[in-house]
Amino acid sequence: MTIGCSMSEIRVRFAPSPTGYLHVGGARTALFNYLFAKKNGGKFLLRIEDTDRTRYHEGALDEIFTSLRWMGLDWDEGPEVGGDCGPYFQSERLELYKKYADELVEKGLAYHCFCSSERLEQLRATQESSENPQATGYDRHCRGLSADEVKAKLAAGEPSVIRLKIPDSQTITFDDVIRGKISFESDTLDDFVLLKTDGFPTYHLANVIDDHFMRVSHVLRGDEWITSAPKHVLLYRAFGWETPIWAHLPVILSETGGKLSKRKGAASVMDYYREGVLPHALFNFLALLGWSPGDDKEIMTLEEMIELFTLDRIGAKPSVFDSKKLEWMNGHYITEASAETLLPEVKPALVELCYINADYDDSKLIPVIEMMKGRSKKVTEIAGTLNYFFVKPSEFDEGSMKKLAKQDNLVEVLTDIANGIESLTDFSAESVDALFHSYMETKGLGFGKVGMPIRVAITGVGGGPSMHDVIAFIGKEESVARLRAFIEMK
RNA sequence: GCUCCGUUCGUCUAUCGGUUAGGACUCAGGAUUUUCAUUCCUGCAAGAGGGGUUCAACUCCCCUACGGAGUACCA
Repeated sequence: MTIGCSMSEIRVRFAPSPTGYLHVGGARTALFNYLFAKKNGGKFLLRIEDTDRTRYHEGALDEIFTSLRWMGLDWDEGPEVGGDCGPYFQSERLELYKKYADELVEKGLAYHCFCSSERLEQLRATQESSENPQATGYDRHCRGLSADEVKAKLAAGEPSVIRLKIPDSQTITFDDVIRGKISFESDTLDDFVLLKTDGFPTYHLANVIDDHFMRVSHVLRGDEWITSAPKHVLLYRAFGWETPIWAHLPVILSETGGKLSKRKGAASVMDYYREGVLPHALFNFLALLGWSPGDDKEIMTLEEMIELFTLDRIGAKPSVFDSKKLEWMNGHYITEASAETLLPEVKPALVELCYINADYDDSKLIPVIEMMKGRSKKVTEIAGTLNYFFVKPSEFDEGSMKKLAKQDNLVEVLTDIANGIESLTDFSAESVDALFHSYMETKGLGFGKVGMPIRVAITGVGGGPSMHDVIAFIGKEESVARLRAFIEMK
């Protein structure tokens, strides 16, 4: 019985504009929308706001789609998946915007403006620089044009925009789920543009029309939109449409203060991917920026977050992006992840570093990742630190070498162990471990005097998984060879 | 300049008038790991300031200060 979208459904949208990469602020907005939709059995739509042809960036769309999908923020309706309320690119809905802009003109609620951009610039300059600076804004120059004048100019082909007539002396009040009632005086608003000279709509017009026809029930967007909200209220009134429920999300600030931006560290979602951050770690971390489940719970599965998510638990204050905490959380999820899920990220990096060939046996790689994942904060770190499993160390940790220099029986210990390993008939992690223990006992030496030199000689570093496991993986011959080479070097 | 929003440990936050203001990250110390990391324990650390309302205010109201956003034919 219903064609298109049903009325009562919870429907939210994420509406990025294809001007560049998806940054974490946008990702957080998308994430809150996603969580809200899933929690309420609603729909999460993706709409592309490509109404500014001058800022369009080739490749931005792909980056946005990839980023969202990488984080698991799959949309129910939108580009590439379709839906009943399309098209989901605003550039493909131009006729709709024009139709409704014209309608407002006919109703006398909007008007054509023929002012040149030069005049507008000059106007703003005088408003800003005069002795007593006043609020800036359009001076309604063309609002008083008669119907005949407008007709003549239009017929003459003069370029024009359509502006909304802002009513005088009205208090515009709307509800924000997060902040409560917010009011603006209409006199502080100017007659803003609805339709540009090139026939494209401005954000204000397009977003109101689309949210209406896409039956968006809740608008969860960044709080930089608060000051535009009264304009949208006026538009909904002009059209006679019901407004959606608004929730303006607090911004994310950088650690150095100010809005998070590209200049202040890696702000794009894909940068975090490249750095070795797990998608769920970013997801979980971002969810906690501005929202809290209400108790002390921080590490959550997607299902838990969906279950616990409610709008009234979103705070109003801007939060600072704490990369240390993200790192901690990422480390937590890496430790928890299975070696199998980490493999696709780690293996290509190892090939890239020339430690292994692309056809290297995965089943041999799994145990190595297993040994290393617990001590890595980033996925990329795993590949970077397990070089010694595959290649002879080319350099030795300075601090560890200094300690070894103080040990006078160093060569003796290493020689004994090399000989010991070589003579093992049942070479395995267990037998190597047993060898270490019996050697320490007979010589009356602690692990620091035995294990440490071996570790440095074989791996080049002062820390890592149990040495007997490392040696078992590397193999008898290679281990002995590395020990002997190290002795030679001394 | 004007408009709007915000303000609990350094950071993310809990508290919806009555608490020794709790947790997490960071940092410091300790235990475990005969290494490192992990893990565990302990510690450091907060209601911007000033007025009200109330028996009682971090919590409600006002002012100030500070921070942020907007002020485009950008979103």
